[in-house]
Amino acid sequence: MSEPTQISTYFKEAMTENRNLTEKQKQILEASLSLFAEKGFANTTTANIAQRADVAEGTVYKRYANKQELLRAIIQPFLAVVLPRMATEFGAERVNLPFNTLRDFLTSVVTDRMHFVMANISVIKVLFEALMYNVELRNKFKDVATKAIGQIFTPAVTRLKEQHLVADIPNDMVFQLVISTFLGAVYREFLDLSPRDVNEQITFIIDTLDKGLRP
Amino acid sequence: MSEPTQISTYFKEAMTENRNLTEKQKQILEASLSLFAEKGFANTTTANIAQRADVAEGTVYKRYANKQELLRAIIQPFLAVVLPRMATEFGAERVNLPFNTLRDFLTSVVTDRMHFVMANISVIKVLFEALMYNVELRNKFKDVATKAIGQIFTPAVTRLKEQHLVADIPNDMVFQLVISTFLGAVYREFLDLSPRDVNEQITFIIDTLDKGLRP
Amino acid sequence: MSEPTQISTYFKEAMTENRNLTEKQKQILEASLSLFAEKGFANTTTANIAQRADVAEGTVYKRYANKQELLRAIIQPFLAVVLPRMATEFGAERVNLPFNTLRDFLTSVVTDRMHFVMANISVIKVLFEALMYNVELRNKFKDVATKAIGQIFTPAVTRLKEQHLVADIPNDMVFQLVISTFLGAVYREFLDLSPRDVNEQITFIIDTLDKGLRP
Amino acid sequence: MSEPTQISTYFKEAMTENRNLTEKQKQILEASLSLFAEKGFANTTTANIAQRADVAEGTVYKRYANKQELLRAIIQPFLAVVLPRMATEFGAERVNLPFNTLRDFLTSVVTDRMHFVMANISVIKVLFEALMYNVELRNKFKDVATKAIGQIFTPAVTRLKEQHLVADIPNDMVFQLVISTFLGAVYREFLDLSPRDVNEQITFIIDTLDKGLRP
DNA sequence: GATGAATGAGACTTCATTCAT
DNA sequence: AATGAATGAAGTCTCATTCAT
Repeated sequence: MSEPTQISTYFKEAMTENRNLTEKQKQILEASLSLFAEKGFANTTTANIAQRADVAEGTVYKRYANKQELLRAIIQPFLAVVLPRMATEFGAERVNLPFNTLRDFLTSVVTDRMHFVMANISVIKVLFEALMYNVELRNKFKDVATKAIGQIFTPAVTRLKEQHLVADIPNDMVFQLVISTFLGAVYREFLDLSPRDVNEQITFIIDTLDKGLRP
Repeated sequence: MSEPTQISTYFKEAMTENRNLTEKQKQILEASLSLFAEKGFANTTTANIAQRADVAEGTVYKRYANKQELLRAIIQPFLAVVLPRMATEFGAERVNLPFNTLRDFLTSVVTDRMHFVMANISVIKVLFEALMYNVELRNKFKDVATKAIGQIFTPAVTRLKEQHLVADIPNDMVFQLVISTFLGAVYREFLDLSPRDVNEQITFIIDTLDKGLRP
Repeated sequence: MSEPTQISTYFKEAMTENRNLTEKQKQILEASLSLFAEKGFANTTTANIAQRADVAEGTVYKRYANKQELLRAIIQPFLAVVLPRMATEFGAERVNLPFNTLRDFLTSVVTDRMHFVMANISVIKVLFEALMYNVELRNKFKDVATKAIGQIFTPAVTRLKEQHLVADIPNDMVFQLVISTFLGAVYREFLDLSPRDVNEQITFIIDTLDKGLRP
Repeated sequence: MSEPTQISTYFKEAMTENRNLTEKQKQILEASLSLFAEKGFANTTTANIAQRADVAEGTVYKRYANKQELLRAIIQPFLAVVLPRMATEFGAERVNLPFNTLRDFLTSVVTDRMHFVMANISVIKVLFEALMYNVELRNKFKDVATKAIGQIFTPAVTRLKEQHLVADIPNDMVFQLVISTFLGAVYREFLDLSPRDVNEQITFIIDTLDKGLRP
């Protein structure tokens, strides 16, 4: 496994490429992202953002009509660019390879995604809070996630089933069961429970999924 | 399995027994709980609460010094009364029974807790939001959870291991792996993904955990 | 002619009767009215209003959702209550009397309305500014005015025509020509041109209209 | 009578001749004029102006130190150039002719000015709003108007009186009574009341003033 | 205890104006 | 001369909290 994929790296790239954002506008986005992650959206004031971005408060509103819009500007590239792109790269590099065993598959997938999740917990928090009380955004996320799963994960699992490497469990349940293990790790990290090295966690998760999903 | 255990039922009972709350104060707590679940703490105004509780705004402040205190009044019985009591009852009724197979154990545990979780998703949301950006509360929760796990779950798993019904996985990881499956179900429900009957989910989860955790 | 009818008197009465406005809310309406008249709506801040009303700024928003709404709260009773009521009283006392000559009619109408207009110039200003760039309000005003004219003015003029005391000019033009004379007086007052006593103006206006409208 | 005299035509000419305005600056003035007329001064932002003028926001400030100055730049040629010039031309062409009857005089004056007013209602709006809450400007306007009246209108009326074609009414009242009829027409147009063709209005106005002002 | 009008601190937002390019 | 991003003062508005009744 190479170094973990930082969402924020993708994020900054997405910013650089995409829109003609001025330097200050980028500072604003980054300041917002970090503050939302630290304190939550509602507990972050535009004054906080302006200060951390080293910018006048009015500048925040030059491009972003309001605070809500600023959140959208952070979430939207996740959904529209970052997540799909990561899914694609992840698919090519980690999933749609010719695996000979379920364990190989799981080793590739779980290792990569676990490190990804761990490296981006604070960003995931922002996304989560945003989804929590916003139906519109939740639906958007659902769309993107469903699409990514359908294109990357499902084909790989289907192939494994054809090779009789995975039990006859519906694809959506296989996905749910795998995702569950990531959520469990996030939960542990989040609550800051008794420490357990990520690589150890990965080993146990792979072991368990390997046995559990086998035919 | 009887009807799912509603946190809110415990909650109301806890209110009734415990403190000498007036009728109005109960209304306030219930209104707060439902509003926080629907809109989130930050998006709920004290005016909202007063209105739904059918009470004057000032009345809210008669017993609860401030909005934060009101949240605490909702969360605290969860942590101090509801969760421990549920753990105990759950332990007595569902876990610390003489299971002959891992599957029997999982059937008991997963079935019960899955229905519990599904029946209380909105309440879990409030707790989650409260924990999200509040270290103090998070630590409190950690304490309670660790204690409950230590008293109920760990002994049961240890016994299963002694019976060679569970693989040699550290207890904390067993717990994590089981909890993960609940989180996966919550995640599915929360995002309102392709519907899959809870009982079906339970079956697949039990199957997978059974195989996965077996020695 | 008795003392001139003050819109603001009607206004205060309307406030007292109508809604259950608290004392402070009345102060807010009165402060707003006077400030809007003095400085215009756009040049009046909510801080100005709060200060003159001797009230906290938040109090302004307790009943009036926003500044625009506050303007509406001032204008609306004019249109819905004050103007119609004045029209009715005016009609009964000044218009729908058995006039034997056009001059009698004009004397009654012009005298009364001229004093009314002069006594309420500042209030008329607010109404005017409000109508100026607000189509919705303008339509509402049109409705009310049209109705009042139809019920009070038109019957009176029709009767005068039947008595052959007024030339064969369409009713709408008769009204326009009479109203014009008030507007001319307002214009003079407003520009603060060479002073000319109101009663003198009234005399010349009556003379001119009498000759001009005669058959 | 030829096509109605458009203030905006005078306005553009005044701009062209007078100052060495660049093309962009003319665009700014025109954009401001149209926006002020549509939405009012206070409701028009410099961003609005820049956009409609197809110019950068900073450009607006190259020649006009501030927004107020921009309004002044629009009003001032009215007062200093447009109105006097119109008065002069109007005087030469329409008033200071050897009229044989009051009706001839009124026909000339009312017809011309009514069409002028109707053709420029939106521009008149801007002037009016500007005068409404600006004492300084109001005084300036008073000066100009008084002068124009004194030089053009008064001599004509005085001559008519000498010919015994006008009743013995003070000149200021004659002017007021004539102006009133224009204001009445503006009022009707502004409120968008029941439509009545301008030429018909003119006929009734002339008839009434003819009879009303006759000795 | 309960009420709900009143408060005011502080958040969000606007926009005329400046200034480096 | 022109640009347009940036500014920040000032305005609008929200809402947790207080308090007289």
